Amino acid sequence: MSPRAARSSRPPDEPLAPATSLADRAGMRQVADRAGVAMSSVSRVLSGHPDVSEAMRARVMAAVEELGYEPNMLAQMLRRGATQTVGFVVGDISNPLLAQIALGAEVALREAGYAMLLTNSVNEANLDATHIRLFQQRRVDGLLLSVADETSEDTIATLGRIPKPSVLIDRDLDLDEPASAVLSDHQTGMTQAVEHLVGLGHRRLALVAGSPHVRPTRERVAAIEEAAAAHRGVLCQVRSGAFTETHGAAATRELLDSRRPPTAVIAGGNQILVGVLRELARRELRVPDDISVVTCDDVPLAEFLSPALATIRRDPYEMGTTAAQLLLARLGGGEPQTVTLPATFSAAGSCAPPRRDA
Amino acid sequence: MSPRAARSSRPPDEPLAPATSLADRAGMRQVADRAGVAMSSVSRVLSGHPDVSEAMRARVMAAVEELGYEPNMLAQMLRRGATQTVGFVVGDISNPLLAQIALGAEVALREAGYAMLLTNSVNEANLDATHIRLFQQRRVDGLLLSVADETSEDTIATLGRIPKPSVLIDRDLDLDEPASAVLSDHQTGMTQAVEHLVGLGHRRLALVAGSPHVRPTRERVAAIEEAAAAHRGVLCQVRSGAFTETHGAAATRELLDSRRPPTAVIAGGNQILVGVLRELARRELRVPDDISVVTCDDVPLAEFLSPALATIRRDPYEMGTTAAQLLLARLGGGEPQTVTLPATFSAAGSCAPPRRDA
DNA sequence: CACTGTACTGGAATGGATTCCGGGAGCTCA
DNA sequence: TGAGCTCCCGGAATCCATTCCAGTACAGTG
Repeated sequence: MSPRAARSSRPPDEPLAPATSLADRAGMRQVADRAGVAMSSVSRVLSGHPDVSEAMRARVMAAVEELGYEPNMLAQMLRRGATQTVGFVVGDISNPLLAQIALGAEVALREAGYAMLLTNSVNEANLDATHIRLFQQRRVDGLLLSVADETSEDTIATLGRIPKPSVLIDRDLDLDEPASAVLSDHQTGMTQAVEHLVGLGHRRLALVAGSPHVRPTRERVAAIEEAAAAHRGVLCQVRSGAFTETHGAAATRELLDSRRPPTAVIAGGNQILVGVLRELARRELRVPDDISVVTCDDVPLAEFLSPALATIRRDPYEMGTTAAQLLLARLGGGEPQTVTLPATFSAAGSCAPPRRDA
Repeated sequence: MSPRAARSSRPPDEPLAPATSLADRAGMRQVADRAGVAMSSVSRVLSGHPDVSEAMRARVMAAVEELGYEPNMLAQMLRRGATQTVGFVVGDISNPLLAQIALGAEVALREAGYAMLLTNSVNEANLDATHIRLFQQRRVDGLLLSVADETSEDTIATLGRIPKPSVLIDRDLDLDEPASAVLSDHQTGMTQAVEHLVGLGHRRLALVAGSPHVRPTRERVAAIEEAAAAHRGVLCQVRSGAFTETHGAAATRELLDSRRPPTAVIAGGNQILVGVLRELARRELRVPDDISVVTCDDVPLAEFLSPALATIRRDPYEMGTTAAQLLLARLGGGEPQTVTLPATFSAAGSCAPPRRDA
């Protein structure tokens, strides 16, 4: 410590354990006293303000070191009006797709100094709005939204009342203020799948889709219908419902019991896939001999199923990082943007020509 | 409004849009002014303090309604010293097991009024400590910990310096202050698996385990060795390593190339399983004819693999809710507790008697 | 009537840090 | 030597709600 330190109005007498490991943490006040300067000076040093002499910086840093001072983020948040926190409203983090998105987003946000709050709406539309309000109360700086129902008036109204930037993740809400969005090009992926199936000779396709209140379902439905219509004699049936195993199984049952059952079925989600496969197994139908199967979005072991599962795939981790980047851009003052990421079909053994007698 | 309202020092003149949807939110100060009372009274009404007259309550509530006032949680947090927030340090949320735990924990915490911050250590031990410090700075009320490395000095020291309650999730850290913990009874599950395999005739078992720096691995290794030792002539090889596909594949390769290759292999984690299966597929080994396979922890499609995968299973969602409950108990002033939840083996087609010539 | 409660209520300190503003010190240049 | 500047620094207001403390008014009681 320099001799000048003697100038201090309060000489550094008490040794004070460097890191007072207890709850009685030192505040900026204590630092200022110990260094014999004003709090404003401490603040300036710590925030890298230019109007600070080298001597001052040294004195303050020494005091900070000695006291093991760490700024109270709550006070900073209150004063600055920014929390360096973003909220992620997700339907269900246990869905691998969303978990990957969350991972990508969290990593990118953290590197930029933001923390991520997470809530699961458990696919209940009314919880979406509740959680958005909850985040608002906690004064998050921005939102990442993968809401369960785009049409919920409550959600839309609540969102409209929030002046914070938000990024929609494969969702399409009718908001007054435009929001950023990361979308998937379901159209292309689905079209490729249909072309592949039709190429194999299929004429009766089915899509067991999730809720029509979210963009992926609508896009997939629109895409399969359009793609089917492009071929003479190709029919397609669509069964929308919940993103659940139950719906997957029930819809499959209906389809197979219908007058002209499909020879190929596309599952519109992880849970749905489980339902579809379960129903097929129950009827002892073999894939792909009796029926071809395609699924949307990767599942961990899909490659080891025999036959391997054909998949309309996208990169959820990248969706997450992209969403984070869009949000950071807006937090930095940028304009809302929309980014569309690819979804592509990869063929596999679960697709084969239909049975002759089908 | 009652006639007495005329007493107000500042009559409610300006209509003021009920919900000023902009950023210029009304504070408690405005509410107090409009109601013609002191801020302390507003606070009392809002916090349900008993010393409040009916008239006062009505006046204040009216003003609150008119201004669309919502308390600023940041100010509350600062003043109260509690953030109603808990931090969850997780290795990798994209791991289905952890995602389920997170889901269970988040739902339970939210119902109790807590929000959950999430960070992914991406299985890097040094990030664990960093994230714990990060949460400390954000003044979380408690921590949920599924750290990547229990032996990290940095992690232990950092944790020791934090006076906040924490709950270990299937981890066993050497802390000064005892912490609550939710553990899995790997011992039982693993023993059951070994008994089953031995019963089928297997004499050479292998465990492709994850990092020995986390409890699940250590417990599983200890259990398999003990269970094997209980039978004459039953050998078991263990290959610990990272929780990655790469390690899974590499370890499997080593095992199969060894002098006396195992006739049954147990994969100690989701990623490891993928590596194991990939290596088996590469060698065109058939399950269970050429080799039996067991995995730890459920994976979504495991039931549809053919043959279906035998699994040492536990209920991750319940682990999450239990962890949340333990934390809430501590936040409510209770003592640290340890809860052990079951892990049980379910047999399936992937296990069969070994080949004669093995 | 004086006294003790009781039931509320207002004022001010508090929790920590940020930031605007004013002013002193020292230097330059006329 | 004095005006004008730059460079730094301290003081005080501010962010917003909580809570302790003191005090008022009114009812009840001896």
